[in-house]
Amino acid sequence: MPLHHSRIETLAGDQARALLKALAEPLRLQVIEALAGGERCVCELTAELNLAQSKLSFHLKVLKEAGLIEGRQQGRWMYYRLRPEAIEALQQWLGALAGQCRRPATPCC
Amino acid sequence: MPLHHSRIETLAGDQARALLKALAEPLRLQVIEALAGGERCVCELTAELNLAQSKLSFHLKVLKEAGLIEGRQQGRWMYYRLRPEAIEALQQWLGALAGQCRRPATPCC
DNA sequence: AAAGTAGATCAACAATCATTGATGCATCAA
DNA sequence: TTGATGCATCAATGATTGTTGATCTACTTT
Repeated sequence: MPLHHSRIETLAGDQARALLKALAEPLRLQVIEALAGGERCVCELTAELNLAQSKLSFHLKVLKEAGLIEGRQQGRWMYYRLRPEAIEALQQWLGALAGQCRRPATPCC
Repeated sequence: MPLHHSRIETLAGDQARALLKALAEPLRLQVIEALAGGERCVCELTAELNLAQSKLSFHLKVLKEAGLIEGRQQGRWMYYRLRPEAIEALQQWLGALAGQCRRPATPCC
């Protein structure tokens, strides 16, 4: 089941990892931060981040496949925006991690 | 300023990226998930995840340097636990991302 | 229809990152 | 003090990932 159709509660480890991996790259993170301010068209992003076109296109694809962004075509231009559901799902998944972790170890071996 | 000393509110993009990158690796994520249940000693982790010792050690180091886990030595053994502050900081940073992103694009070009 | 533009895709290359097996260091037991 | 154990570190190798420049497709303008 692709992330696009999953409910927030059901985010699995593998899906979380895909999101983390997509975010954990400097350029992609810049793109995400740019999109955090609202939808942008590719030509704006290219100019703003001073990127080679194919480079940006590559990273947008990675982000899209991870479910972090989505695009819409308008005439000759592509606009991309964040998918806040994805980010919220990840946030929630992180929350579940931090819950139990203060339990002390049982002495091993 | 290392993450260990920063307050939650001041998590910068670069610090967030370091956390994301450390989490975005299958084995490290398994380790994190194991530690989410509480502190564990290395020998337990090795057995549980069925890993070569040097491999686990390598990934523990990455996680520690990112500030996601911390270890304590007890006699001959090392115990590791999650640092929930790091996870909460990341959670919060994600929250800031999702806030504004629904603003529509101003038509470009 | 022709030429121009935005963006996606591809193949070759470069760089980053994980794995492996060996070695080193500290602690503990005898 | 000697031998054994737990873990960290290192150098060499292998696997993934990002970059670059070229090409392709689709849309738009004239």
